[in-house]
Amino acid sequence: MTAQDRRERQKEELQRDIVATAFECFAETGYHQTGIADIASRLGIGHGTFYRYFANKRDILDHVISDLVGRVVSALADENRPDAAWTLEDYRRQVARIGDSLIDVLGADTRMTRVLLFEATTVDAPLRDRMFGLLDFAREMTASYLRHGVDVGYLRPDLDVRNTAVAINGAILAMLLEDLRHPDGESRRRFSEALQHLMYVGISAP
Amino acid sequence: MTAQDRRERQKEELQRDIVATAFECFAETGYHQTGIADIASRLGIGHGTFYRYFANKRDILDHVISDLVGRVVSALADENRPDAAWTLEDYRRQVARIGDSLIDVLGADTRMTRVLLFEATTVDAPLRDRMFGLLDFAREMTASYLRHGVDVGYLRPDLDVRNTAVAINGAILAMLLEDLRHPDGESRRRFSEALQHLMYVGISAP
Amino acid sequence: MTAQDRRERQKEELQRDIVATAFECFAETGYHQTGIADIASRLGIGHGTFYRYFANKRDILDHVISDLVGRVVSALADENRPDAAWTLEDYRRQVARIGDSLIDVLGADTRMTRVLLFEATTVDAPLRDRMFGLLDFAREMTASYLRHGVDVGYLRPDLDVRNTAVAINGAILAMLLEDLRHPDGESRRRFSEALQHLMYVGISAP
Amino acid sequence: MTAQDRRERQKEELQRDIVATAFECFAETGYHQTGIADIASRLGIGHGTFYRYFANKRDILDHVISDLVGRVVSALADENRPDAAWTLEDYRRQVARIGDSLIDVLGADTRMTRVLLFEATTVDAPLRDRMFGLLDFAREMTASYLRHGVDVGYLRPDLDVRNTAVAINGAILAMLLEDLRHPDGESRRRFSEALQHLMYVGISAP
DNA sequence: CATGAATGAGCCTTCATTCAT
DNA sequence: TATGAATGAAGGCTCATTCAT
Repeated sequence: MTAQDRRERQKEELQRDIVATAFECFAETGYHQTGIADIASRLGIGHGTFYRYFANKRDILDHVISDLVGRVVSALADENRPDAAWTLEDYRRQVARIGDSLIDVLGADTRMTRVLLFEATTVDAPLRDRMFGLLDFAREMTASYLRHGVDVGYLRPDLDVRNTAVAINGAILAMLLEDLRHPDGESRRRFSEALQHLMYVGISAP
Repeated sequence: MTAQDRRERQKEELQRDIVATAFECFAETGYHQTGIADIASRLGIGHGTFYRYFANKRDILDHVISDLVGRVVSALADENRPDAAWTLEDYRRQVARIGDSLIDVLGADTRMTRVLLFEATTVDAPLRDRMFGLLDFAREMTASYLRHGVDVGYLRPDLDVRNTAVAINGAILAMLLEDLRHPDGESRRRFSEALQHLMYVGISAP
Repeated sequence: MTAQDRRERQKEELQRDIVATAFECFAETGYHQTGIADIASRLGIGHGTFYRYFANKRDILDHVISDLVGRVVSALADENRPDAAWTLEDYRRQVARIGDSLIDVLGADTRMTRVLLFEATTVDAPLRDRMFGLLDFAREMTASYLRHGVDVGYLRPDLDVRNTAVAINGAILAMLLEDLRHPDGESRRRFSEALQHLMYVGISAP
Repeated sequence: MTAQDRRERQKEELQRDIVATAFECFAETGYHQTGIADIASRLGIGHGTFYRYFANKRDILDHVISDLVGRVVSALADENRPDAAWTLEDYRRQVARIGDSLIDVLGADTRMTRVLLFEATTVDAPLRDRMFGLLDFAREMTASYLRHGVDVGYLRPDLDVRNTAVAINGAILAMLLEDLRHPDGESRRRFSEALQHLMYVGISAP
């Protein structure tokens, strides 16, 4: 039994390693430019072994994506209390926390953004739809936060919740794209402040 | 002469047709999944003919991208007066006009967004850089508008011009992404309003 | 009629030009590596025009070869009196004259050797056979000279006419191959002397 | 270990088989007319397999040539004692032995001559130079034998060593060319004698 | 179970040849 | 008659996938 367990664990470990290595390859070289042999040789295993763990090249991509999505979701889950804020001040802190979490996860490894945003959208319709579903999900999350704020009263009653959510998420997305090219923690912090100013103060002169 | 001219014109026309068809294929099927034969047969020409007009598969992508970029740029160029606004009211109208132009161009054909944003970023480092350069350019454009507003005085003197530009462009980008999935003119109009509210009023309750 | 004639003459002239240019291309680039378009563009004609003068790529090669063979044969024809020599002295002069003629023709333009020897032997069996037929012919020519010498009495009565002819021709061939790489008139003259020594004196010390 | 070894041996064997089959194809059909698929299918392997053993079509040619050159060189190496002859009689026997070796190797399989002389000279400048280098090498070998004979005194002191070497090698070359068309052991023996007569006696009547 | 040798579908690209102008 | 645009057969090469060891 213990031997069985150990074997089981090793199998899972290798599976995770393959996912991790595939992620690296996809991020650095691109999904289409990466061969199964590239992944296997980087990991030091025979490329036949790959097929004992994943059905085909497309399959590993699904796993990589799921892994990335899981990481992002679990990072956000810690702060995930859509109705926790009862004052604007609470809300600001909450938004800041969420933003920081995102930055911690995606900003720490720009390759995640690249794979999620670019590679995963270029392979086929199902995966593209899945990625777009994530965008929808993010929009709904943000929108639910906003809606709560409107309901409670610390946000404008006439707020177009949906489209404002799109705008806010888009801003964050743009920051991650910036980060892709010029990764810089300080820059991310300043962006966060600028976005908050935009949200709470607007850009007009007083 | 006239015969010569006609010949010349037909050549240019075919070249344009190939670019257009390649664009369609890349948008619908993806660059990597599209074969030269696909483009040629959709256009009803022999695939050898393709190579009379473009050096290789990569070459046509460059032309497609240049074409798209040209269309976007020329659409924006009409409104391109970075220092035309002297009051917040002027600026709002200007921003709205620019937004409408973008929507007219990119929103009219969501395939453009797809190719520019996804396909073009997945092929090559050079092309990816070129696309990111466009993002930089857009950011600088937006930033220069904002900077002008700050200088003139109708925008907040402490505005973080760069990061606010990133945020605004990101919001627009997100709208285009939304549009990719749920193309809807009315929706675009509402988003435009929501973004303007965000920019000039913020989200806080009064 | 005169107009007709002139046209006829122009046609022949262009045909000759094409043969000449094809020869250049084949010699410099090789038959297989040369495209019809290469020949045409070097000559400044449309490559469609080519097919008005020659049936196909293979056809032009035949003409090029025939042209080269003709040049060699006509160069030799001047000296071509297989029974003119009645003394060893006569024979030596005759052989020297023939050798000089060969050198004048083939040595003057090493590209001829290249095309005749290498390109023409690599295309197909018929042409290869034709080239080998030339070798046979050369051997028979040389042999007939030798046989005449034996009959007349100034050459060894036990001379193996055929094989000696092979050997002598081979020596000349080797010289042409040398010349291919290190073209040098002086070198050719010295080789000619060395061969004559070999033929009439042998290599042994007295 | 044994399994590993067997695997290794099979790989090497297949590699040799591919070289051998490629040689056959090149000799029979010509390098340019031979496709990778031809080699593979004649050998009964998939054409993808070919690329597991050789980088590209050009690569296999190099291996074929190297193999042929190796066979010739090793055949000559056995008799390769450039200073072993101290009398004309020794020298004659030595030359005869070397000639026999050459005939054994090249005469046994006329395809070798064809590939070395014709195919290999038509592909590339580098390969052509390599082949010509072999001719130079052969000339130097022959010349060194002759020079030794001159030094020792059994060959004419005024012998033009270099050009005589060229002539002798050319004679041998011509014999191989003859053999290409009319392979015949008896004929080769007679040629050998005729060449020796030419070398030691000359052609003149006494 | 791990391996990597074998496979062939598939794709890009070239170029000889045709034919409408 | 000269032209060059169009064509598609042909061939080199890659790589995801299979399977015997």
